[in-house]
Amino acid sequence: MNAERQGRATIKDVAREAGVSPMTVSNVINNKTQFVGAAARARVEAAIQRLGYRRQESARNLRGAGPRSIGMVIVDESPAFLANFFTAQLVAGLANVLNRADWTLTLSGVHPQALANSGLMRSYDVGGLCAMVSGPREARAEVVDRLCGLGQPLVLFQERVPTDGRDLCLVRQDDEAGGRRVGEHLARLGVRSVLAMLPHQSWPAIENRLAGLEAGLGGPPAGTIRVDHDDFSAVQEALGAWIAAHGLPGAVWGANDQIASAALLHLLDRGVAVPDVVRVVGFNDFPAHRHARPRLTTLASPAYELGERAGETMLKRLETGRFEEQDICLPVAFLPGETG
Amino acid sequence: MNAERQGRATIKDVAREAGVSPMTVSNVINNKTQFVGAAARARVEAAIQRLGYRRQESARNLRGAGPRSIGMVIVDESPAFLANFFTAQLVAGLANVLNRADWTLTLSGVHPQALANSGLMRSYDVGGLCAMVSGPREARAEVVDRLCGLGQPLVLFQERVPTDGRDLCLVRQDDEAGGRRVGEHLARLGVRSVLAMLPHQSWPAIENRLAGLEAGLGGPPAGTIRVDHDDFSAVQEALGAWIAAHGLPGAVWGANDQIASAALLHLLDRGVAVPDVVRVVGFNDFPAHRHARPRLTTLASPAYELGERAGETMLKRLETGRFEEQDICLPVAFLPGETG
DNA sequence: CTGAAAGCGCTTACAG
DNA sequence: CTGAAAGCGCTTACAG
Repeated sequence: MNAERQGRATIKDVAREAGVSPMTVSNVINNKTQFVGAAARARVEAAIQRLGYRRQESARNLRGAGPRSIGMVIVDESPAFLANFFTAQLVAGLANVLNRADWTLTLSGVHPQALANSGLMRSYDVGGLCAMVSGPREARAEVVDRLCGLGQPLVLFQERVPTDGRDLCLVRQDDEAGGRRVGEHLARLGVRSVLAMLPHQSWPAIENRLAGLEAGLGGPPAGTIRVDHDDFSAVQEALGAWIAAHGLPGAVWGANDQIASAALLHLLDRGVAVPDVVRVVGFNDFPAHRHARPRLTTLASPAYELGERAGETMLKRLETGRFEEQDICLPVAFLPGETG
Repeated sequence: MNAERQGRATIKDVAREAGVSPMTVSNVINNKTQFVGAAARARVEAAIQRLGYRRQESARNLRGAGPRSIGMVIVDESPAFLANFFTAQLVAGLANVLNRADWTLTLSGVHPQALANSGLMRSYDVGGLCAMVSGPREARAEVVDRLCGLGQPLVLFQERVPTDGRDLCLVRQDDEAGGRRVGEHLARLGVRSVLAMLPHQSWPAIENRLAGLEAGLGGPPAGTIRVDHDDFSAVQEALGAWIAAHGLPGAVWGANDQIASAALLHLLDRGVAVPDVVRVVGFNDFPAHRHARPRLTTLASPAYELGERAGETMLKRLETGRFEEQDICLPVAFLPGETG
């Protein structure tokens, strides 16, 4: 028994202090006003103040309706699992919705290979789980199966997997429509050859953006290269190599703004006129890139809203016993800039 | 009783399945190998697998040593409380250290005015609390007092408050030394007039950076202006106005890289030679800014490490009953770029 | 409107 | 090495 718990007031202490039974205290803190007289209520509230009482959630959860916390697990190779602005916004939106409803968010980042032995697999401390999984398709599928196997309500961000008969909801942005928007935009401007630059890591969102681009262009892009999007100069070298082999494209599309920014600066460094000679378009607006000049033409991601929607749908699922919708898809907005 | 709990296997189910007593199951999952024979252990582990058993943390916490979760509360005006890269890195570092030790992170962002009525104040579900508080000095002091009043171990990020006799530990980076480094650097280069651009929101870290700058310069800067660091063009207008009134400074120092980047682009837009005519230096390296050209001269923040240190010191505190150190201060590194 | 009893799923403390 | 009993702090279900 450590010092903290020693000193902590319980419902019994409050009851004694207020001269009522523990049940009355419970009724007060649960706002069951119909069961408590005004006088008793006032005395209980005063006693709570005096003793600095805070309800112990563990005890409440044990007898009550289970843990009032939602887990958010980010499965990522990198320990800096919030370095991505998209993820950070999404987590904030989720946390805020939960907190507003008096729920809690349990956040963890886990390496794909560490998931099997993580605490999440061995212990049960949340009422539902949200997950954002990166990595190649097969690894992701394994992670998803493992999470489904937990037998808890699951919200998957930016994924497209079968939901039939599973206690599962997908929450994602419409990456395909966004890609199509880019393709149509470039096609309308008469751009003939488009170079698509994608991150090496295969992500469903990226594949969807590319599929949309092809649909919008009315055919595959002139070139598709994969780059390490975290390595600024690697992106530039890859672009340089492609241009050396194929000449300047009519447009470069970066599957995210990190790539597009790197490509843009590379073109400017070579003295290429943007957008007159080569257009540059990105994806997933990032405030830091918004400040660069010239302003990147890109698409705005509803990342924060994705988190909010996930929280709302999860809380409703916990209330009603099933997900009403199983595929929630939010639009992305075209953000015209000076580069495309 | 909802569907989830209905189906959930308990220690009793596992015991029955394995043909042992619940205590033996408890001993197995707690790795008390000295109390369990190899055969019993194997049968228990098999039963756990078969039933998909996961320990219920609420029950463990209730009888055991209390909740194995640490709260991280970010007190911020903005709902997008992880939009700041510094904060996001810090949270990731904290979460990883805790998870590695089989602890959990409970994350919340709360508006300063909403703290008093937040769930955190009414219920007890973490063993200790970490907090990052923004806002003006008086508001912050009130928040800190409130958090201290909870009677739980507290780690405060980027704060400098008295720790005497309080169950409190400060974890921060050496902003003053960083500021001094900038000042000395500019003084050594013979820069006469320095314009310091600070965010409107008063933050102890910012004040410390400014104090350090003055120490390094050997006197106050030629000018000090406050700007809304989230508003890119407001930063530029403020700089333009200052220059209109006072002429070009020898250097602009931005108290963070957001400000410095905006200032840099403003100067380049006016055709001012950087660093030949005006030098520009930032603070708190941000990967997105690292990609801009010319590369900003700035200081690298150990944000991720701050989170790690906080986690380590908190876990030790929970073990030993007191904080060994109460002021942990990590160095910032000078990152020479092309602008200063 | 108020309260005494039972129980949630574990762990602690102790007996064999 | 294994197990039966008691208890953590609440809430549920019921009696008055």
